[in-house]
Amino acid sequence: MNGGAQGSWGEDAPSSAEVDLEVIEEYLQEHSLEVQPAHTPATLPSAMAHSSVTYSQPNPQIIENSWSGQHAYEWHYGSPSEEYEDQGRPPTCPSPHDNYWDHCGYSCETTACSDSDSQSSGSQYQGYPYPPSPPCESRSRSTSDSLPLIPLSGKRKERLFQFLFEMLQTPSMRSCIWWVQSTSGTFQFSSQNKERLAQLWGRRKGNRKTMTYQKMARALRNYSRTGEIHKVKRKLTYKFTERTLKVLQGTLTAV
DNA sequence: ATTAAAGGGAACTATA
DNA sequence: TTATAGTTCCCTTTAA
Repeated sequence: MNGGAQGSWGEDAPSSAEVDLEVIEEYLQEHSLEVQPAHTPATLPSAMAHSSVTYSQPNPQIIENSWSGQHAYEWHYGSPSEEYEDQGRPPTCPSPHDNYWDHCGYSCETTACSDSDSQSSGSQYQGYPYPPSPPCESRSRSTSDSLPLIPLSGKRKERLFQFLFEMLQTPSMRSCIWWVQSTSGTFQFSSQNKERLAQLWGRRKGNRKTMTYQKMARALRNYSRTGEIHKVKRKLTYKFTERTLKVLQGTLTAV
């Protein structure tokens, strides 16, 4: 139905067939244990290592703080004037190699790198006629209080944007979510697998009912008020605000 | 006209 | 008890 519909910009990249939620969940659970306390680079190993993961850090502002810090939010504004030079790697086929979940059986290769939906083969990401980058008009609302972070006295529940960021660092999840332009924090959901990602989120949160993209998107919409993530005028595309991105990246580099 | 996606109000829940 | 951070429902709007 939708499929090629969006040929305009390769909306659905990897058509992961069956992303086994169970397995993914297991993985996430195991790792969340490590990831929580300190996002050590070791946690997202090959993910970053393999160049396949276009994880480019504009300027790894080592923020001395992980999510478990106290006030991880001493954001400073400093927009790396974004230029959408992109690399928004068309989430084409995630080479089954950079899939560091291989060991646990999960792999989205069902998606067979043949994924035809990469139709325009990435080119669409280059022209990426990015909308007049909504001047992330950071509302007057003191940016610092918009992200009340982790007074942490043990274990703070993971936030949705953290989860999404983590998924974005996970090669195996590229069939569900991918960077359109990591440097600017712009990412996109797969119209075919967005529900899977949502379910994963719901499970991780331990919700009673099944999480759906619609519900998850509702939470995402709240972020535009609080300033963590903004909607981009592109289907299923969102963008972390600069400060959120910095903190998020800080959790990876710091340590 | 149909449909997927977006948007948002409002009540509700879980947790700190 | 209160605030936060969603979650769940449901309805409207927009765009393709």
